[in-house]
Amino acid sequence: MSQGTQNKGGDETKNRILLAAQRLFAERGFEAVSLRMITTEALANVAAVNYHFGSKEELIDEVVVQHMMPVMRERMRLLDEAEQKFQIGVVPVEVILDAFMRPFLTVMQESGESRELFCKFMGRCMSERGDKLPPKAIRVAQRVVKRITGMLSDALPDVELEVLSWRLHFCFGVMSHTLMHEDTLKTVSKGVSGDPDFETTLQRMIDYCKGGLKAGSSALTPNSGGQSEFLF
Amino acid sequence: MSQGTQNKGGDETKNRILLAAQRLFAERGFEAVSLRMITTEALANVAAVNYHFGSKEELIDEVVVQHMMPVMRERMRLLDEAEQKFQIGVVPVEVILDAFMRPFLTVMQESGESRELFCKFMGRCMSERGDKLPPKAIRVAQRVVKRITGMLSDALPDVELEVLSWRLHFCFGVMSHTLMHEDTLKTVSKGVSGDPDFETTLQRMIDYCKGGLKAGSSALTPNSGGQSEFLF
DNA sequence: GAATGCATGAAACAAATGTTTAAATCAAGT
DNA sequence: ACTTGATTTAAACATTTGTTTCATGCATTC
Repeated sequence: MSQGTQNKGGDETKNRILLAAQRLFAERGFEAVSLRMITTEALANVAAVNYHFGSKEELIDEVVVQHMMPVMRERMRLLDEAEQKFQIGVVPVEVILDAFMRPFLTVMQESGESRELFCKFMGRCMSERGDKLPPKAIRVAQRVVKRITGMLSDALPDVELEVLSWRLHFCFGVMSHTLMHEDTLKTVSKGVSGDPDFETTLQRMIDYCKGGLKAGSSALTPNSGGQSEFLF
Repeated sequence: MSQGTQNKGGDETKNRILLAAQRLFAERGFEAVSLRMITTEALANVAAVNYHFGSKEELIDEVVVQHMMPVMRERMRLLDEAEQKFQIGVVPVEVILDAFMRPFLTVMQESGESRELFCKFMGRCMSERGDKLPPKAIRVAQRVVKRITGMLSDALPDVELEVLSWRLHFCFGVMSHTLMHEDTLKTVSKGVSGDPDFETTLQRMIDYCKGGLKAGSSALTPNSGGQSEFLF
């Protein structure tokens, strides 16, 4: 009774719409894609979107959640793993950052989707949807951010909490920008190895962010710390 | 004859449209703002946009160029200043970064526009318009990026050129994300000083990016270097 | 095999988009 | 005073937007 009892065959159309939507959102952005583009690409009727999802906005929410939740879960899993491994002493910064960033790679590989599309989509989730995420996703994201902030704070006791919050935010910026423009960025590399895989990109981001997080601050009026509103 | 001979009074309407457009673009993004919103806010007729600018796209270009060029010029000026000051020896990383980022602050103050609006607008220029800038702006931006890459390369001879290009790109990400979300970020600071001014934010970005640029890289397959396509 | 109920389809909806037209307005030049 | 030519205006343009309606299809259940 849950669903699919009286179904022509699973959620065939629904899934085709979700897939086409993700493809198009990645390429052109959420606002720029019309329902007609989506349904044409999905070989479905325009009304199908409102039937299955209620509205365009709800469709967007569902696509976003569908791709964001696995990333969040994987982050939590890796953070668990890290804390277990480093029960004695603190978890190193690069391990935390890895747990924060690698899930994009992992989930991408599992989903079997094209790397460029997946990256662009995730980048857009962060840059175009960062504020208006569905409540469910917001709560999960907040838990992750809170946890990462705490662990970073342990790993970097010398960095004030407020400064740390800002720096974590800068890490978001690095990730968001890199995901969005990974395709353009790859043209930077015309060397022997040709196309640096995402593992390389990942490592470069981690190196950079680690350096940024640990950086000495050129003394300025300090404030008491707070919790960032940003969630990715 | 150039323009304004037979003008009701300068480019009054044109300027009102430019101003309203910038305000709205900053708040809601380029795609989401309609010509009607702009002309309503500017107390002008819808046709005035196409009359003065040709099309919406050309209006966007003009607003972007109008705000971007002063930033580029100021960057060049500060880089000149830095090179003069450090004729003996290399220009330190933080000075280069300062020349790269401070112009946003400077131009903002000169323009007298609200900080939040100016930041958001600049952020959107980078995140939503990074690729489709008008050719004129592209050329100028390329010169700036090339120059900064060169100077950073001198200041950081240990960092491979390709890695450096990626890291400079990460700096773009930090800037873009911070500008876009400066208002949300400020809520992080609930300390005594209340609202950290942009000078503080600037210093935090510089510290972070400096740390990132200088970071040691955890050995990975190296490639030969290239030139980033990104311009801001 | 008729009835039930979910899923699809074609068509129409009002509203909003960027752009164009052609008449009106206005300041300056002769 | 009349012409000139740039500017502004209201109205209409054709498209496109998200959404809704209602008839149809089809599988399952009684």
